[in-house]
Amino acid sequence: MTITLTQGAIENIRQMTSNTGLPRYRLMMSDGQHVLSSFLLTTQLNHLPEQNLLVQNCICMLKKVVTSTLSDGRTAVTVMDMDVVQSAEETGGKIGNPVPYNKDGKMSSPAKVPSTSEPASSPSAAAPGPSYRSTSFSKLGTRGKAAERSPADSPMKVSPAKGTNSPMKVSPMKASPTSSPAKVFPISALNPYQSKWTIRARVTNKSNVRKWSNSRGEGKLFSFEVVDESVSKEIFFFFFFCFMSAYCVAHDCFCFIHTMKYAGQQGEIKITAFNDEVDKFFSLLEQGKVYYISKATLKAANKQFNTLKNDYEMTLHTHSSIVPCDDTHSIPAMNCNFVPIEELENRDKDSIIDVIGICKRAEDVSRITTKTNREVSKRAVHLVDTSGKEVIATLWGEEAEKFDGSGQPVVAIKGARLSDFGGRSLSALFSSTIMVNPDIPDAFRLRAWYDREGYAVNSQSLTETRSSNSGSRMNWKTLSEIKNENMGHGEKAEYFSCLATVVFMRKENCLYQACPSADCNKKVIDQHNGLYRCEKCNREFSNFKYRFLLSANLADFGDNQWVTCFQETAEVLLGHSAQALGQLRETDEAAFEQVFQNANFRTHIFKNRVKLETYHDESRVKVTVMEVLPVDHREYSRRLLSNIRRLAC
DNA sequence: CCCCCCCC
Repeated sequence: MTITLTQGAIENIRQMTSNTGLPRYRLMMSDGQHVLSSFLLTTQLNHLPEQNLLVQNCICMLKKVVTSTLSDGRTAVTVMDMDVVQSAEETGGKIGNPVPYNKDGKMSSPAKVPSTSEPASSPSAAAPGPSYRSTSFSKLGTRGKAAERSPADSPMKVSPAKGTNSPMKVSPMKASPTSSPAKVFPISALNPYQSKWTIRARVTNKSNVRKWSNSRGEGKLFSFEVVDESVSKEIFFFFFFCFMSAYCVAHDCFCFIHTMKYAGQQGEIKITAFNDEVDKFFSLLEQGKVYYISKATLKAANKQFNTLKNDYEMTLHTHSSIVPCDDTHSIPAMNCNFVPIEELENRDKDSIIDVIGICKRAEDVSRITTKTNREVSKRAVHLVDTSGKEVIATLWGEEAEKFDGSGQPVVAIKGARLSDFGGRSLSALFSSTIMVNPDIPDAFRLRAWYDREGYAVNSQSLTETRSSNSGSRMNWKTLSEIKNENMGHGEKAEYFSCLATVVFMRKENCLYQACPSADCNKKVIDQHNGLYRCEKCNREFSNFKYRFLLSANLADFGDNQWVTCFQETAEVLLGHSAQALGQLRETDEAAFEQVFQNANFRTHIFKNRVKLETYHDESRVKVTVMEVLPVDHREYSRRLLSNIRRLAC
């Protein structure tokens, strides 16, 4: 295998000691033209030199690096991730005759080296030369381009070789006289290994001040979230490698500005202030405003409580700085990714989503007591969107109290939690941001739709409530749960709903001859003289009416259950009236059979009553079908999945 | 350094 270098072959490795007590390895790396000694290996990669994988003259691919400017102005490159792509033996010694890279050694040709004032609209547009265009991130290291150039082509004016026999004696890099102490960084580039940064970001959500008290102490805190126009780390590193790899590693802050302009993606991060910082910053920060923020501590985000798209979160400390910024036009308002209401049917329970809709109806605020005996206000709002679907979202506390639903405003909720209560519903969290009539295109579109036609749409709610479901809430059960939970064994009958398939019907006794009087359905006794006697009415009739009493066996994926269907429910299952089917039985046996064939293996939603009944010392659970409802495939899949998940737990 | 996210 022939390898051309971008970076880099190891020229030299030196062990130092980090303040954690672990050895810290410093590498001198060469791209064949230049050497730079200030590569530091993150301690997580210590196994590489310690297992003699990373040795002098091996060739590496740097996959993740962080540069920082030291107090003396030098630039250090911390290697976070690297692969050794070729051993020292295979390489067989030093490649080329590299000279120390010196930052003061003139970053020449502005046409070749990206300047921070030029926007880069696409990777190729910003690429320093044609030879870079096809370079992809994954191929770098084995197929890099920089080392293919002869020194004469080099865009840099190289300072005369010196000290190449003694690789550690690289001339120190001095701080550029024009460099500011900290440049504006995109949020996506922040990490715990960099401390000299400033972000410029908009506050999208700000909590109240909260007090805590636990075994570790007590105090107060608040947190807020900010958004900026950032790029993903992948894009950042792609640029880093494309432009900077071989020759301008030491050029501080390199391509952040380019990558920002290129990608235009948003970055977000959660920031927490404790105690003194609460006093210092709480009143300064206003939701929606933009600030310069610097000198805060980065730490790994606790994903349990932080749903933002960032691996890190921030804590303010004594030296943290927050300064309002008036130049806000480039900072996005909010990082929302609205999910159409219709789409909520297909999302997982407990997922955190952003939603926008017209508040068709806002219920009154009410006070409830939680399981932990706290009192809290709540208010349900009914949101609809152009999909014609509706969902109920619950607002809590102050948000519930101050909410004004008059005039059917557009309501956007960033970071609501999807619940399966009533099918699908939403609940605002402490971390949710609720916006009424936000100044965004989605809101204008919805307003226009609703005022023109949406108001007349009979929206279908994804949330079943008592009011939307004629007084009986769906108490979903699987058939095995009916047995396992001993449903109906108590004093009172219990009710449940299930999704099940008819697998058998007893056609023999499905019809009975009932009293023909209007409100009496009592079975009559055939006197075999053309007359039928009703014991209840104490009368004989010359006729009777057919009524259903159908025994059916229902099955779902886990169990089956015998149920009884009376008149109306059996008519739905069989698709015929009792009278019609009774006549059919008398006139056309084959057609009668066919009715059962057609009705078998059909899936419905069954709403049932269950009660333990005792006859002659023998008890058995009797399930009576109260209502048969049609089921669409989406509903079917959703119930099936949620049942499977529940059983899997 | 917190971490409450609720109710039917």
